[in-house]
Formats: sequence, C-alpha cells, structure tokens
Amino acid sequence: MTFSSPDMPVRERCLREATRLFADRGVAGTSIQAVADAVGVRKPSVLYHFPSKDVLRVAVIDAMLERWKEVIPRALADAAGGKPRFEAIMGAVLDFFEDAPHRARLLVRECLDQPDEMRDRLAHHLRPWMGLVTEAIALGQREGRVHEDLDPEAYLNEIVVLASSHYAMTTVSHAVAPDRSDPQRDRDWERRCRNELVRIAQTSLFRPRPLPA
Amino acid sequence: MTFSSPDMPVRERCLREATRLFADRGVAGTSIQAVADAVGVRKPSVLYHFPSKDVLRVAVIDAMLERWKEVIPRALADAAGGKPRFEAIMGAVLDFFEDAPHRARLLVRECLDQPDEMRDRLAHHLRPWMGLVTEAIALGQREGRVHEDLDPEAYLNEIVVLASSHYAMTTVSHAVAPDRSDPQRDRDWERRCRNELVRIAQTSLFRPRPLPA
DNA sequence: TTTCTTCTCTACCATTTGGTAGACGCTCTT
DNA sequence: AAGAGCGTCTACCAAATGGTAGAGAAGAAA
Repeated sequence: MTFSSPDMPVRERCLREATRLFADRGVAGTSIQAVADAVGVRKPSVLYHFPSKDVLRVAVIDAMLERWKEVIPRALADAAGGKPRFEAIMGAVLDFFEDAPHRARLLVRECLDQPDEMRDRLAHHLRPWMGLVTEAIALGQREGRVHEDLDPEAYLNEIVVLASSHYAMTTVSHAVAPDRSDPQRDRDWERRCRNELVRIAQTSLFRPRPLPA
Repeated sequence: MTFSSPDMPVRERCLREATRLFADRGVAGTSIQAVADAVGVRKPSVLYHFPSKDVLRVAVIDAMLERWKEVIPRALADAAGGKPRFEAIMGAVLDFFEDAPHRARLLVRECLDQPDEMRDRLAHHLRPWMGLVTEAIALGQREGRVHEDLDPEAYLNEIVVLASSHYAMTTVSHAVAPDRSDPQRDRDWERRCRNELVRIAQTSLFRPRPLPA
C-alpha cells in the first residue's frame, strides 16, 4: 500500500500506481486488486474509472507516450536554437528515461508483451521526428561529418533500443560491476555506463576529426 | 496446443514449450495449464517433473544459461585460433540470439521480472569470460588499436545489453522500417539493423586506421 | 426540498489459478 | 507371481482473478 498523495484525484492516482506496478511486475503480474491497494481504494473504484484491466493498460501506455511527445519537440527546439544537435537530442532522450526509470521498463515490457500493438503505436508516435533526425544524419553524411557507411534509420533504431534497454536493465547491469555494496561505486558505475553509452553513440556517428598536426 | 515432437521425453518437452511460452508471454502470463496443453499432457504431469511453477521457471533459465556456457568458450577458442577476435566473439553472441530469438526475449524478460536474482546469476555465469574480454580490450588500448577514452567494462556491458535487446525487440523495431508488407524488405531491414549493430560496436571500439596516403 | 449525477462502497459471481491426493497402469527386479 | 518404482491420470481444493449489481453518500441543479 502506497496511498500516493491522497489529494490527487483517484483516476490519476490509479494511473500513477498502475504505471509503477506494471513497470515493476508486468501487466500480467499485477492484479487490479494490487492497484487498488496501492491507491488505497477498493477494487470496484478502480474499475469505475477503467472499466477493464486492458483499458487501464492502454491508458497507462498512452500517458507515457504523451509525455514522450512533450519531450521530443523541446529537444528539437533546443537543437534548432544553436545547441549542438547531438548533445541536445541524446541528452533529452536519456533524461527522459533517467528521471523515471520505470518508463523504460514499461516501454520494454510492453514491446515484449504486445509487439504488434506497440509497433503501430511507436510508428505513429515516433515516425515524424525519427524522420527529421534521419534526415539530419543524412545531411551530415553529405557534409562529411558523419560516417559514410552508416545506415541512418538502422542507426537511430539501434540507439533508441540501446537507450531504453540501458535504463530498463540498470539494476541487472551491475552484474558486471566490480563491487555492489558500496553505494558510491554503485553511482560511479551508473555514470560510467551512461558516459560509455553516449560515447558509443557519438563515436559511431561522427567521423574522427582530421588529426591535429 | 503444439505437441512438440512426441518422441522426446515429457520433461524436456515441458522445458521447450515453457521456454517458448515464457519468452512470448512472460512467466506471470503463462499458466501451468498452458504449458501442459502445449506439451499435450495433463497439468499434474507437468507438476510431477517440476513440483512448482517457480521450479519450472528456474529450470528454464538454467537451461538457457547452460547453452550460453557452451557457446562462449567455443567463440573464445575460435578467437585464439587465429580468427580476428572481434568478429569471432561478436558473431558468436549475435548468432546465439539470432538462431533462437526467444532466448533474447526470455533473458530480457527475466532481467525485468527478477532483477536481483538475474544480476547474481549473470554475474556468476558471465564474469569469468567478461573479465577475459575486458582484459583483451585494455591490451588493445595500450597497443593503440582501441579508443583510449573507452571504458572496457562499461563498453562490454552496453554492447551485451544492446545485442540482447536488439533481438528481443526485432518485431517492434520494424516500427521505423519503411514498409512491412513486403517480406523481402522485411528481411532487408533486419539485415540492415544487424549490420548497423556490428558497425556501431566496431566503430566505437577501434580507433580509425591512420589515413591511407 | 427534490432530483440528478458522480463516485465509492459491500456483496457477489464464474472462472482460472497453483497445487494435492490418490488411483491406475507400465516396466523392471526378485 | 509379487512387489517396487515410475509416470500419468482423474478428481479435487482453497485462493485469487477479472468483472458485475446495486446500495448509499455527497454535491450540484432544479
């Protein structure tokens, strides 16, 4: 029982707690009762706002994709406003997942549970700005700043997969980390991985600068 | 109902079908009844070989990790036997997932469902050879073949995450692909993504060769 | 005041769940 | 022939599941 902030309307509290629970245990692993308990309300109250479990599931994902839709245009605006594009977009995507890791878990889970549905939803939500980014990359290729043997669409796809999975599996990735007990080294390891993720994306995108003589 | 090859002993058929079902719908989303149906046997027969659902779950993952344990040393042997190490290892890892995509889904799912357990299991299974690979990378750095600002452990972690998630989410990644109806372009897209995955791993690992004059 | 709407509740439902008890048949040993 | 395991079955169980019916509290509208 979490009783998420009792001043918020029940409907939104259901969304919040369901998001968290679905991300942690999956939709199939979460009962409506569990959501009701987390909200601090009876089961039929949840079912009043979301007439079936599947409606709740769809609402939860919609809410997440809606947030996504807010974040991306801002990043693109930042990019247009002088900031280096790579840093702006990469930073926006990583921050989106980083300040709420359950989003990444939810996304990955749903991709596994409902691949066809998610394919269509993601196509619908992401295609427009994915198009913009691939065009920018292709332009970079023509201008010689970007590796010429890079496949823009495939590159972007792989980087998005990497970013979401990276955050979905942070807990597990500590398997490789040298020490887990020390919380300082724990944070260190997370920082190292994020840095490396950015480095990988960057190095495999841009051609090396001509050697400084 | 799939009735997987009736000549195989029931215990192994349970493992097979459970692996497939767990990968597709998750453990929580798969009932023992469903496994029994897929095998073509009654529920108590499944429970005779695996006294509880959790025992079955553990057995399924063990079986997968066991296969993993066969594949890696062979790849390392290939690498030792003259073949370029990067190609040998990368190829082995990708093939491992490619010729049975449910393995990747199962792995990712289990990382989400039981992060703590999986962290320990993976640490136990992967640490030894992960150590070998990071050492090889560090050597490459000292010899100037590998990017010097690369973090070997973090790099390896990210690449493994990318490889498994890549195959776990193939179906979904078609969201970005231009056309889905044509099966030829479908295979094309998969090939492009795999190539790009390899290119990303490679380009972000090795320093560019000195420009050919 | 009365009525209507909105929301939450108690009580209930059929189905499915993970799991058990114990009978039945098979083969292998003595 | 008589057991002894072994593996599968039918029959069953308590609990949990997704979902429904309908009562009642509270506020807004008439």
